[in-house]
Amino acid sequence: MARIPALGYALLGLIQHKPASGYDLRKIFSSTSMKFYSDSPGAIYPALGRLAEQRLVRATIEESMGLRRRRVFHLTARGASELKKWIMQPITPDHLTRGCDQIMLRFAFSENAAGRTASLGLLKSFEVALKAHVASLRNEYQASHTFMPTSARLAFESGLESTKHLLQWIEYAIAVYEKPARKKGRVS
Amino acid sequence: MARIPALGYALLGLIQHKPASGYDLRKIFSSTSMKFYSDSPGAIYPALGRLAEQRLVRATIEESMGLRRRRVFHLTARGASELKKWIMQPITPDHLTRGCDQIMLRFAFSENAAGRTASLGLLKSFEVALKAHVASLRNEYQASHTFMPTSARLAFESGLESTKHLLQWIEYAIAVYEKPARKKGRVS
DNA sequence: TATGACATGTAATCTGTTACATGATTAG
DNA sequence: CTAATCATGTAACAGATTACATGTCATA
Repeated sequence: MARIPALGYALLGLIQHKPASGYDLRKIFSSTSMKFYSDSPGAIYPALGRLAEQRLVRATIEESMGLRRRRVFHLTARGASELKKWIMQPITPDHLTRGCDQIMLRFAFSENAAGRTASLGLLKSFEVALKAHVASLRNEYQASHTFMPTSARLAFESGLESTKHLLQWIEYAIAVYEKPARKKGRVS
Repeated sequence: MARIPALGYALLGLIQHKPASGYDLRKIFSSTSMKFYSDSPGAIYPALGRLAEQRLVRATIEESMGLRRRRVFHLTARGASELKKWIMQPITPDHLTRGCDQIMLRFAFSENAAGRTASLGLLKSFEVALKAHVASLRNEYQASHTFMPTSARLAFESGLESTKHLLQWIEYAIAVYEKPARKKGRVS
């Protein structure tokens, strides 16, 4: 039903975290580590418009102080449900091919948008998919590493290593979620 | 002078490695770990056309066997020079914000397209830029980690860790390039 | 004779980039 | 008075996605 590009989900996730204006969202993209999304008004305002057309967000106008009007967007029930659907999709090999940034974003939003159980489920699904991916990378490496120039081989090794490290991080993150809630810094 | 999108450089690098047809290039994108580039004909053929218009590649038609004609592209001198220019650009903080994939691709191509010295220079430039980036990530983490939901915090930690691991890989890669050439498997 | 691999392309559509335009308020 | 920050938008353009169209050859 709803087709939403990557930027749309990033916006939905941020708006779910806290209602925000286009300007607020631009600031987030330009000033935090979410810089891989464009902070240009030509990307954000049309994207918000599309989300509003699809009834995934709704704007409330703030005329409050003398400043120019702000349109503050908040999620609708439909928006929350689409966001949750996106986050909870099981991870297929296909999701891995274009990098893990989207998956990490889904995970980052998961706890607020879908709850701890969903976060844990996402991690487990991620782990399964990544293990298969590492195996296929290893195969490809075995098959081709002797024919590659040094720089290409090193670059490949970097990809393989970083995937293995990511797998370690997943195990750690799963452990965090599987331990019953416990206050930070507490001595057991 | 020449404005070339990311896909264009990927094509240039692959063609430099070995002259190839659009079909060959599609197969590389669909069957190797370079899957983050689209293998769709609607992306590749127009992109090759643009490169040809800019005189960065030239096609030679192969009618050889009874099969449908193949247009095999090879780099022109201009193409080789643009590729080299792209690879040797010093890495700015700006290059880091949208992920390291482009930089890794530049590095992978660097040895063939620009020589070992360029590969080493690229690594050093990458190292400087990444160190600054790690520092700014750490600052952001310090400033915000206590206010984040667990999943967001874990995702942030993953990004920070992976950047630190990348830095370790760079040190290793620099060591490989700084050691005088030596045959693989040789005992010192 | 039908399917699948080889091989190249186009058209409609969507999205993002770049650059411009507007307008209010605050700080120097 | 000027620049910076807050705040929203549009228009032209380039590029990617998706789906379709075409055609050859080998093999089952």
